[in-house]
Amino acid sequence: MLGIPIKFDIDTEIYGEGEPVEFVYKVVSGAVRTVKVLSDGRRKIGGFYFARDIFGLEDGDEHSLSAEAVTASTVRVIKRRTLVRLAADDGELAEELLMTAMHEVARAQRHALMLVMTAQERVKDFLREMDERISVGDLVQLPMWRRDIADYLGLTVETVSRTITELSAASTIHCPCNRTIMLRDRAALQQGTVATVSI
Amino acid sequence: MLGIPIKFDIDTEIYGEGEPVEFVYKVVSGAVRTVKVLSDGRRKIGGFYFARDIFGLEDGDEHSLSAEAVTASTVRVIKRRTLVRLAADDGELAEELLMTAMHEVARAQRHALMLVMTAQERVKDFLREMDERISVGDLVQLPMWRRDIADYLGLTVETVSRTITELSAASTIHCPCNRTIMLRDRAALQQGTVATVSI
DNA sequence: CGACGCCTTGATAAATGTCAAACGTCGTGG
DNA sequence: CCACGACGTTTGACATTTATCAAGGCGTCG
Repeated sequence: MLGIPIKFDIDTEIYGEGEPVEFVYKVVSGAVRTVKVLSDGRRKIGGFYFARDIFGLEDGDEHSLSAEAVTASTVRVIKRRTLVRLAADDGELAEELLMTAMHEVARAQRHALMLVMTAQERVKDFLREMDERISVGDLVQLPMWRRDIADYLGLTVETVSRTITELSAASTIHCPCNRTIMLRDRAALQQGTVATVSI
Repeated sequence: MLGIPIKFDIDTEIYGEGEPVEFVYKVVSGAVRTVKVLSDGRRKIGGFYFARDIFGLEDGDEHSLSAEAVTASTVRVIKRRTLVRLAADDGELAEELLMTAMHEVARAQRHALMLVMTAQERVKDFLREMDERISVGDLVQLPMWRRDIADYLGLTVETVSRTITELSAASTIHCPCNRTIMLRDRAALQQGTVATVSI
């Protein structure tokens, strides 16, 4: 999937909540978050998107969340109408788009599931997700700060911090510095969590 | 979209978590819930589906949640592979499928957003959702019991019950009997909630 | 009509949020 | 190059919300 590459500085808006849905986006490099800010100031992160991830694929006329660059990022942009028109004549592309959308459903549902668990389970699930998506060996280089993690997990930064401290104390992880996490015990990360999907 | 209509009795399983994804489903009549049961017995409802809603549209090889009939229900069933093959040659169908999937993303994200709010906000949001989807005038005939509502909202039945009692006391709603809710003050249902999407 | 299961209500406990302050780190300017 | 300052993080004490445990009332369905 092609499109024009555009660079975004750290913490800049890619599109805003309420803006018309014109484009579909694909991360080339960097990291992107989708954000919703409630009227009373509470902030909720819908998801993180890393290299090769597609975001902004929405059905309504308006974006229901805004998107921001977590770090300096490059993003490919293509008009949604163009993409849909291309897909009308290209069954393979249409299927790929459908798969992308269905994948996003799965992510959102996993996210929703996670939000009803305990603080420690949420943090563990977050670390597992980051392990699956951006780890290099046992090392996870987080692009985002505690506030983003907290708003993604529906917790406060204090609770996230305390939980990470607990996990460090239990030698499940090791944190040489704030945004670097070394996974020491992947088995412990799985503890007390969802029944695995596999039978 | 066609397919074979099948009847399911109340509380029977339509498909199970971990089973291969073979079919896509459309509710003809009744109500369906998707469910995930955690290893420790906690139960989480991913969503409710009513007449004309499509469910079971997943990307993996296995269902990540199971689906059950909330009440006696009739459901149309079509093979996913058949549907995808048809869509490859029919741009309009492909777009419709994509829209369905994107709609589901929006629902799951709204659900996730709701789960970080207070108990009263969650119950209010649930009532608004039911108002949008199955109300007749000011009357909402809930097909599900408190336990389903609680597991959908990530609360206990006790908390749901207490909150409904509060809302009744405040004359926001009126409950002549357990599963019948009359909306008395829609404005109050909107209070203290998400910034509306519209600008 | 009766019994089971659901719903409601109450008392108590546990988890997380809030408020406040100290610590560390990183970037900047002298 | 070093010192300062701002900001993010961690830690602590306390408040608040919701879960848990328990019991009674009531509706619903056989």
